[in-house]
This record gives sequence, C-alpha cells and structure tokens, in this order.
Amino acid sequence: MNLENLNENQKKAVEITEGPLLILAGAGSGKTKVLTTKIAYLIMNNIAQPENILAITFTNKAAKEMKDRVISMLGSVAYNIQISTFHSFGVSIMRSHYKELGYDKNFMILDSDDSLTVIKRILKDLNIDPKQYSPKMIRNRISSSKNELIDSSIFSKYVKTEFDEITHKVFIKYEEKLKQTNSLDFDDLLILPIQLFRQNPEILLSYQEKFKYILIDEYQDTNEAQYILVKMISAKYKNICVVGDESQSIYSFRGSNYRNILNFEKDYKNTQVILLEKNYRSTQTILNAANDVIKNNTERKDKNLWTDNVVGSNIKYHRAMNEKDESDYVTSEIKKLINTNKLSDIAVFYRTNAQSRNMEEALLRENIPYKVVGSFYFYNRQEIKDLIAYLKLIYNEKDDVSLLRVINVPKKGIGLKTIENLSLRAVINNESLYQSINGGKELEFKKIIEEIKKASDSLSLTELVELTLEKTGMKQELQNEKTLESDIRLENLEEFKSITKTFEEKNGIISLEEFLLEISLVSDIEEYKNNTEVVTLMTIHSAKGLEFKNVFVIGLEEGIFPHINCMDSKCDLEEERRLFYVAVTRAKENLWLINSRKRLLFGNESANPASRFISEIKDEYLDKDEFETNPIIQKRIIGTINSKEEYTVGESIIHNEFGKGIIISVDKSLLTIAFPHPNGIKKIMRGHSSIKKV
DNA sequence: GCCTAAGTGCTTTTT
DNA sequence: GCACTTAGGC
Repeated sequence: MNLENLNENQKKAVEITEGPLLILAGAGSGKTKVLTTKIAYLIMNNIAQPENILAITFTNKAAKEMKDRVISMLGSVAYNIQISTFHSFGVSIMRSHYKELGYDKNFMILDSDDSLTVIKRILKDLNIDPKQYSPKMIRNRISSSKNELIDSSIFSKYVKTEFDEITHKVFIKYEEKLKQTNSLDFDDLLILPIQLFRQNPEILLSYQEKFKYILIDEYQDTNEAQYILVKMISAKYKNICVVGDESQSIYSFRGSNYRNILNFEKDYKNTQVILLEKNYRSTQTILNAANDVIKNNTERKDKNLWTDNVVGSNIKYHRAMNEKDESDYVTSEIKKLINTNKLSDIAVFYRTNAQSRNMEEALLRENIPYKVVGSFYFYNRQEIKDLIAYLKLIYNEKDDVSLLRVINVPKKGIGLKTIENLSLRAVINNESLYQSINGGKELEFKKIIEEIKKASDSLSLTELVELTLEKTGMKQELQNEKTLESDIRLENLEEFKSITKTFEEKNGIISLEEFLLEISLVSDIEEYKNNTEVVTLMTIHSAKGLEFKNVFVIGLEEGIFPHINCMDSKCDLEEERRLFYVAVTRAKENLWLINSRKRLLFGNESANPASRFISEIKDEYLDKDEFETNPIIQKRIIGTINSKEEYTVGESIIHNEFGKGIIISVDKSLLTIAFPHPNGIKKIMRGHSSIKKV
C-alpha cells in the first residue's frame, strides 16, 4: 500500500499495527487521515479482516466522516468495519445481549429530555419539591455517577448532604423505572455492556476475539465508563491505537477525563508513542494565535505545533455595538466572501446554542442559505415529539413516558384524575400503564394503538407514520384548526415523513425498531439532509474535528465565552480556553473574532467586556476594527429582586449577599439593582434573598 | 377537564 | 425572551 503522501511520523503511526499505540496529534496534524489510512492498511495488507476492526469516535458527525473516507478508500468491504460512536457501539452490544441483562428485545433509549421527564415524575411521586431540588441537577448528578460506574447502591456510600440524600432516593426509583419500562438512558449504553462483560467472561472473550484491532479517536474525551469498556475489549490482544490531544479536551462536564490520555503509557505496558506536530490545516498566523492562547493553560504536555503553510492574513477582530449589529457584520462579511468562496467553506461558531438565533435571522434577511448543525429544534417541536412518542408506544407498549405524553393527544377528555387512577392500578398490579387500561375513554386510545400495531407488520415505515397520524387524529385536528401555527405543524409532520423516506431510500426496508434507535442517537435533522452548499452554524463543541476555510467566532465576551458558569474555577477556565483553541484551529485561511458591546441576555440588556482570550493573542496577529479603545467597563453585578416594599430609582440599598447597591429600575414588584463587582459581569438573580433600605 | 393569565426560572457544551 | 408551571374561572 502506498503511504507516500504521509510524513515520517504519520507513516510510522500507520505502520505500527501491533500493541498499544498512543498518537498525540495536534490540531490539523492529519489524524483522521492517519486513522483512515491505518484502517485501509490493516485490511489491504491482510493484517485484519474488516469485521476485526473497531473504530470509535465521539460524535455522529465524526463517525460518518470517517466511514465515508474509509469507504472511498476501500469500497464496499468497508461496510463491514464497525465505525461508530461509543453510544451506538453500546446499542449494537445491547441488541445482541439484551437477554443476559434482563431486558426485552424492544428496549427503548431515552434521551436526556426523556430522562428529565422521568425524574420530574419521580419527584412528584416522592412528594419532593422540584424548586428546592432541581430535577436537572439531580439528573446530572445521577448521570455523572453512572459514568463513573457508580450505581445507586454504591452511591449510598457517598451520601453526605441533604441533596445527596434526595438524589439517592430518586436514583433508586430512577433505576427501577427504567428497568420496569424496558428503557435505557445514554449512560446505560456504556455501563450495561461493562456489566455484561463482567458477568459473562465468555461474551467478553467473543468481543475480544472479534475486535482484534481497536482504534479510538479523541481519546482525551473519554470518561471512566468509556475508558473501562475499551480496556476490557482490548485486554487480550492489546492492539489498541488511541489518538488525541489534551489541548482539545472539552467534555469534562460529561465526565471526560483528559488524564486518560496523559496516563495511557502507564495503563498499557510497552506503549509506543508518536507525536504529530506538523499542522497542515491553518496559516501561520492562525496557528500562532492558537499557540498564544493555549500556552496560558498550565496543565498540558508541551507540544510544538508548526506549519510550513503561508503566513496568511491577519485575524479580523470586530467589536459590534449590539447583538444585531454583530450578526449583521458577520452577514456582510459573508456576502463579501460569496463571489470567491463556496458557502460550504464558511462557518459561524458560538458558545451556546441560543446564540444561533440572531445569526439565523440575519442570514434569512439576506437570503443566504445556512444550516444549523446539532440543533434539536426540529425534534423538540411539540408535534414531532408527540408523533415520536406514538411511534415509541407502538413499538414498546411498556413505554409509560410516551404514553403519558400522548394519551390525551388530541384532547379526548383524559385528565389528571384518570391518569392518577391508571397509575395507581398499574402500581398495584405491577404492570405498565398501557396494560392497566381496561375501560373508559382510555380504552379508545388503547384500541387505536392496537389497531396501528396490527397493521404495522405489512407497512413501510413511512406508511406507518402516515397511518399513525391519521388513526390518532393528530392530522385531522391540525387540519381543522386552519391557523398559521397549525399549518406549520402539518408541514413539520410532512417533513418528518420525508425524513423517514430518505431513511428508507438509504437503508432499504427498515423496521420501526431500527428507525427509533437511529433517531434516539442522531436527533439532528441535518444529518439526514444533503444540503451541502450552505453556510454552517454550530457550537464549537460540534465543530471539533472539522475544518473550514473561513471561520467566524461570535460572542467573544466575558460571561459568554468564557461562559459565566466556568469563570470561577481555574480548571473550568482552562477548559474554556481549550474550547477557544479548538475554535481557532478549525480555520484554514481566514478567521474573524467578533463580540458586542451590549447585548440582550435573558431579556435584559447587558454590557460585557471583551473576552480575555482575545487579549491573549499578540496584537501583531490581529486587525482590530473597533472605533474606540476598550473602555474600562463599569464593574457591577445586576440583581433583580422581588420585594413588597416601595423603592424608587436611584435609591441606595444593602443586599445581604452583594452589599451596597443602587436601584436602577422599578417595574411592578420587580427591582433591578446594580452592585459594584470586580468581575464586571452582570449576574441576573431573581426572587430570593433580602435587601434593606439604607 | 380545559383554558388563560400570571409567575418563575432559566442556558453552557453532547450522546 | 422563552418555555414551563400553577392557580383560578368556566
């Protein structure tokens, strides 16, 4: 096989096929090229059969990209290579071994929203006030525990605070509920395979024998469960090749631990290490800027990323007046690019999903086609969620969560009372809600589901969707409504059918099971579309692993990026900096860094100083476009507080947490108060703690 | 049981 | 600004 187009180290990385191999690959150093070439090398040199190779990536996007590349190198044999995300790999294990773990064949996967719904319901059952104990926090706590392989019984040993105690109670119920409804959450997809392997060494052995060659991309982002899973499967042959860069570790909120990559040599004896330091992607200027920023992090291995690409043009820094002005600026710059660039060469990155909206509005106004990657907006629409809930229930009647969602959709007079009775009966008889239906208006509902179920065997997926929309009355209801709103909903449902159609065209005859599994892991509509000639909008997290000729990073303000929740601890701040590093190193030729003096945040106007990351870049690499030097922003926290007392604007008060402040506005019982604060960040707080008149 | 208005809290990031 | 919850009238 011809490895001529690789450099020395890349070549070595491909040729070392036996034993543990650690590839420390800086941004843009061609690691995907190395990985895909390595897979091709293994197969073409008959070292491994396609089915002996397991390649794991982090995002669906990355998996798809790798698969496409391998297919173009190897042709159809490549279809037998398991290239997937950790989670979809987990699904494939569960589909073969659900029995050993006591699940039914038609298990369902809950996304994080579903998990939250389950937890809210448990809180209700346990009479716990969700305002006092945030369901989200409980969910996150449970999820991170699971990712550390801590189940509820182990968790009991770590209970210290009252919150822990509540979490523990909910944790137990949550486990019960999921098992009872034959459902798995995302974390189960990692920990159940581990449990399976621990309990059944012979099954583990079969996986070890099957996957003799293992490749893991973005190893710095693995969490404990993923780390253990990989370790187990690779234990026999130890042909494990991991690629990563601790400077790009950005998933610690999900339990990822970049020390996994720093410790790889200790974990796997006789590891060979290869450094890929030459960058093929970016101009020298962009690379210099990235290096300037990342060197402010203390916890990192020293890498020296270099390139022999051209110096390139300076990075453009623009400070806009407000968020509208910001997106208008980006749009006008994009318009300048259109003549000489493909739209697919342009990307806009932001820190939080909410920031896409202004950008979308501006692009819509100017008729510039775009796509928002990783937006679950479509699947989060009420009508789509309802439809999916119906489909899930048709597939798995034990799915109580879905049943509760749609039992009264469209409205048929089934309210709280009915559901309470139903729940009670279900608990007593230890059966699902669906099973416990035996009369009333609910029976009508059950009959409809039964009818669709019966018909489903002889229908294609798209036909099944159509039948569901008709039999349930969802379609009729919307057609009768005849409002703008209902029209949009109908359109969305049509769009859903076009997704199932595309799906069928791509995959042939597809079962409801396969479809539901797929959309539970890939709930991003863009993955199913082929609209390639568009500008790409996405969060920096989704941008990892990708590259674009022209990159805009917006919202570079203290409090947004670095995000306000990440500014307190050094460790979080370093992760924000790594995130910024990822953003910058996506750009091949041109980079814009943009922020705004003022913006509407949570409905309040706020003024944030420019992100510290900008000042970490040497001035010589920046073309600054701001019509005044950065003013020293007045340092204050703004708090809004409920109060019955009479206050007037301008009055001084004392707050028991923030100290002295001044009333800025009075709106009914809502007060907005300014407090001096060293960070210069506005913090919105409402409805708690007391203030006193001075 | 359904509808509406008022109230409340909230946004990191992904599978 | 928005989505979600809750209370109260029908």
